Amino acid sequence: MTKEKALSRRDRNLADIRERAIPVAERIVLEEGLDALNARRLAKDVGVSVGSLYNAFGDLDAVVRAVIGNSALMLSRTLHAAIEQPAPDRRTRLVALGEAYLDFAIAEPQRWWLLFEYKSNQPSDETAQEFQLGLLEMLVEVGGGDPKSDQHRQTFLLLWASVHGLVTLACRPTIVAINQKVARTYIADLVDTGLDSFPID
Amino acid sequence: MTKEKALSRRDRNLADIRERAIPVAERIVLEEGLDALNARRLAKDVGVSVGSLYNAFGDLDAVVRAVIGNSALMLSRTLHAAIEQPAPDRRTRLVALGEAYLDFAIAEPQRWWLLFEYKSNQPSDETAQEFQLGLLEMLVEVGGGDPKSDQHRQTFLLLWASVHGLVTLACRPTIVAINQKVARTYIADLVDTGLDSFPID
DNA sequence: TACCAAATATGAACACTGTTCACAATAGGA
DNA sequence: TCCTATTGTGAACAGTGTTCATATTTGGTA
Repeated sequence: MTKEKALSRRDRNLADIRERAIPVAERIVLEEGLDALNARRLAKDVGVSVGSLYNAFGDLDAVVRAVIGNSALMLSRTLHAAIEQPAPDRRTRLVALGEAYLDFAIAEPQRWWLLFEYKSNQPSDETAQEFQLGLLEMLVEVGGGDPKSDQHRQTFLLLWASVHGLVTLACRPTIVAINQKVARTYIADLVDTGLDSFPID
Repeated sequence: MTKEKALSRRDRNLADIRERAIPVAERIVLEEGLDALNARRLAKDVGVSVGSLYNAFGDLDAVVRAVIGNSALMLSRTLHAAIEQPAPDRRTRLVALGEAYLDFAIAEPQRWWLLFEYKSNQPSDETAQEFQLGLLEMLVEVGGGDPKSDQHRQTFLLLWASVHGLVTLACRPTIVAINQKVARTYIADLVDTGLDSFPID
């Protein structure tokens, strides 16, 4: 009993620090960029010592992963909302999904960058992997494919990759200014391409 | 005269160090990853002091940019070779270009990563920007578009983005193992999509 | 309430970065 | 042969992430 209580107390306190630290870290990352986030700065802003931070998170990468987790949840909800509307056909739903993808990237460029560009210290980050798998599942489901069929998953993976490439480029104003409306149109074209190469239909 | 000679000597020596350091840095990056490259290690391997390295390059980022420059040249040559063959039609040429893009990424994943994933300290890296603009020019030319037309550039930019997204995903074995043959087929589909939405033709 | 063992908080210290700069070595012309 | 300017050197600086001996606090127990 003693051990259990002690453990529960430990968990509660560690959870408290996590709950307080994650929003602070999120604010720093979104407002000042990932480079502005470091252990001492975060500890000071949260009001704890660096040691406590490490007790709660293990390492700084875990803090970033937590922030990324929030962003993943936001994108996931946005996409689910986009396909919850009365859906005429799967093509329309897929296009809506792709456009929501683009809209999120444009509205939340920092979160987008974190989600897809940040390299975690953990080579196989379970959160990111689950999230990306979730996107694929959603895509296969909306597209009317069989989630168990490797061929279907393969096809939608390629569709997703092409849309993702488009969105990624649209978010980088470095090379050539990309026309947002043209990009939206092209998403529909990519969906058509994906559906055309979709073996079932 | 004195000043000129002094300058030429300086240039020659700095150039010498650069010539020796870049291959060493390249070897480290390709064999052990970018994280294995640091000033002291590189200086030791080259046989100079860290100070001399900084005299020659300014900062470590410049060393990485030099390595990236090599890789950009390699990819550029590969792509030019892919479209130098007798070309029946522009679709075939575009597909060949896309497939060469994919082949390079699969054959040289480290260089591919450096080219498109590395974030330089210089926000607007002229080398990378020129390189990416060069790719776009090549694409527009092969596709029979007008390099001066913003609309044509826009269309081929989107085509490039979708193919790039595909190739990028094909290089990451993290999520779902992607079938290389399917990816090649899909590249042809993406080219068709791009050509369909190509206003001229 | 007073005590104490276990859990937690702390920040100085360590190892490692990129980068600088006072100084030593070295050059090449007078 | 000197002498000045150019170049090479690595100790030192500022900044990382991370650890760990130590101090503090906690909550059950006597």
